[in-house]
Amino acid sequence: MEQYSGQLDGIFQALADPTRRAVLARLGAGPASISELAKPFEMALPSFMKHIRFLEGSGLIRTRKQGRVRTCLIEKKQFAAVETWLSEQRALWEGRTDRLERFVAAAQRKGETP
Amino acid sequence: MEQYSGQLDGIFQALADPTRRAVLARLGAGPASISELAKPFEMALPSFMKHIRFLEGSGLIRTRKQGRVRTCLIEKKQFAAVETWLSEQRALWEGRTDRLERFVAAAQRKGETP
DNA sequence: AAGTTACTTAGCCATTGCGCTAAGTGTCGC
DNA sequence: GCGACACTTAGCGCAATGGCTAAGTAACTT
Repeated sequence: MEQYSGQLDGIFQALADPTRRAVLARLGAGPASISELAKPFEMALPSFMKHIRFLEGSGLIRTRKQGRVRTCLIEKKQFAAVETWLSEQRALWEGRTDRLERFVAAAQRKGETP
Repeated sequence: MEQYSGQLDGIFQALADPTRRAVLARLGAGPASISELAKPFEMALPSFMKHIRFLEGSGLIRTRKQGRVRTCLIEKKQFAAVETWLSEQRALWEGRTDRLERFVAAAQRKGETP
């Protein structure tokens, strides 16, 4: 629960970039190699790779290298963190004051998390 | 539809910070003034204000000043953009079977299958 | 063996993000 | 009116982001 907030930092930041969201959308249709993913973007490969590494770091995708090809695939489980956060938030304004106390307390404690 | 993506940039980036998520959580319980919101954080007020402005810029909150007090309230509608994106994403990988078939077929045609 | 392919590494640069302090503005309470 | 209060503006510093090029490595292909 403590790393939950820190994970959300990375996840939301990963989602904050249109290139990365587009990659996720593409990977929703199935795994793909780096160069295949990069093709639609007018970006130098090293720049594109940074996005891939960022996505991987956030846990939203996994990658595996076989031979000279690195294949990326989406990590659906990680999206659950977003949904959880959303429904917590929704629960708050729908009047669940019991959860509110726990949630706000946890959120304030987060200041100590790296 | 194009500003949808641009909006998501701002929304996700706003959500990428724990201070801002905590503010949203607090505002889920009802409107609050800047100083009331700032109280739990060990942050100088101008620093905190930047978070408020960021949240306001992303559309996740609205603020209104009466007298010397600025009151903030959550803009629930904006959260729908996140949900929409999430369900679009989910739709991609859940309606994936037909796309997957095409993907695999194409990969096999090119002899790229591992 | 040599060339092509598919990344990788290692920089550089401009911009943005997130914190700070110091000083300013406009209200309110006495 | 005068001070306290609630922001607000201005500017500084540092780290991270998002782009680039140039050059390197490892795995096929021929």
